[in-house]
Amino acid sequence: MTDTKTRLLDAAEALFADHGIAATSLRDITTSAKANLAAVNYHFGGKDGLLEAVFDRRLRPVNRERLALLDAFESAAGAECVPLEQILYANLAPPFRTLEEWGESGQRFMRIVARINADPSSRIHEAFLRHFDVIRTRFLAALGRTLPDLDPTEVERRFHYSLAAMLHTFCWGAQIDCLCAHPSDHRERVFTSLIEYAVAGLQAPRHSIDVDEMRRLEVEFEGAPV
Amino acid sequence: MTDTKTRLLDAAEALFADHGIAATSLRDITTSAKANLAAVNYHFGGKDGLLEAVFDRRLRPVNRERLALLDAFESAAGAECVPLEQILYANLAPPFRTLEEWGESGQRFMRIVARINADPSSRIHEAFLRHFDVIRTRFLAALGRTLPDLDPTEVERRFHYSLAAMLHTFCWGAQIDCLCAHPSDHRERVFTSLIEYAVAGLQAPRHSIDVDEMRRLEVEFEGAPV
DNA sequence: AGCGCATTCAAACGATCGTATGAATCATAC
DNA sequence: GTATGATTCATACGATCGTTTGAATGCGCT
Repeated sequence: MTDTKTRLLDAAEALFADHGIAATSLRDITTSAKANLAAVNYHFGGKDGLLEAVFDRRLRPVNRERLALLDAFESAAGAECVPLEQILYANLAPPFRTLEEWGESGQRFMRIVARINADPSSRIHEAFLRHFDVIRTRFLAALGRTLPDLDPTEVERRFHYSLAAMLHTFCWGAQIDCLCAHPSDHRERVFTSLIEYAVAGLQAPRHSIDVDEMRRLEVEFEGAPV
Repeated sequence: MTDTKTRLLDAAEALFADHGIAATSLRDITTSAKANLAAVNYHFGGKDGLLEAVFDRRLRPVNRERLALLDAFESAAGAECVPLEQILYANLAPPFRTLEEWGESGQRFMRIVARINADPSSRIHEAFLRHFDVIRTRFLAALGRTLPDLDPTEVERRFHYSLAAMLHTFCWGAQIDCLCAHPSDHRERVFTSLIEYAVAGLQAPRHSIDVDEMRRLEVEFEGAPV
């Protein structure tokens, strides 16, 4: 039998991912982990501590690898700026690798990340964001260097769009893919698909669309026969 | 004093958005709405009924407008396919208009939508998805017509990416923008930014990136001096 | 064997939750 | 004015929650 501490972490990870954090009680967790109810408070100081430990365990190596990849690409680029696709690769590859290496457990974990991300009111949310502070600034800086003509506000927006696409995929990928009847290599496909989409989105030309024209079109056809 | 029913809806909307659904008790809601605790069960049959009513009230007109816009653009296009930017405009403009018309309340509501979307385990989630059934199929069909060379699986993925960027913006837009010190017209800018990004992402060329090459580069610089 | 420390255990605590109940209050029509 | 139906009210119920407690247990060390 494995350590009680890791049994608790595993059980919490699975239950948090499947039923949500608020909906999972300590009793659910300790029962699933075949541990005593008080074990959570003994080992982690409470539910919040357990939750923090759950995503500390997996997030720390993922983010370390992200920075290492970015470092590698930057030193490979030398004085040049890092190509967009490499920046996105450095951001996406580590969590995808986690998905493969940890299997079912990794997928569950990524769903927790997406959950916490969408719930800014969680008490854990501050600690959660702190994991991404360095990541954010480093990747924003790299993007800014590669997209010097785009003003930093827009760079940041598009970076967030790309993150959102990734998180959404982690949260919904399973459902989407079961609808589409995928072959076994679907993870590689999705990975490539995400990078292609984000690269194109990040370097989208500005002022390429005319919103006012569509507003005119909209008014023109208002009340047309349904 | 307004109707008790709408007072409850308003209070629930605000509290659900600010503190989360699970973290908001009926007592919080009825206190904020200056109504009796039992009023929720009387008018809505319970907490779930209240939540469903909360997003029914705003989601129904938004989605109706989405379909109306798509209809208008399709009849304007005649036999041609609808331009990508128009499809995205039809999808994005209604919720953005809601954001303006309902003010603070609209922003809160959109945050609830993002929340529910990220929480597939919610009891309400099925009912929530049903709101988007027609939207999804109609917009996927339009996208497929405009992007005939892209296989439907990829169209669906990219559509989801675009939705994710939009939802993420609704959930985090306030925080992101307060970081960037925006002028008053920032909503229009974000709206345009989202469409530009998504249009570019949706028509990204396939096989435009070489993942294997980056893997080689990664291995080459593995363990380089940190 | 016996000590010391880490861990596990059963049981309980106080708080809060969603829901139900039956009486009180209001509005409206006759 | 009073009967009727809709609404509001104070209150209570049973369940579940996170946390705490103090005793019991396991276990390496001298």
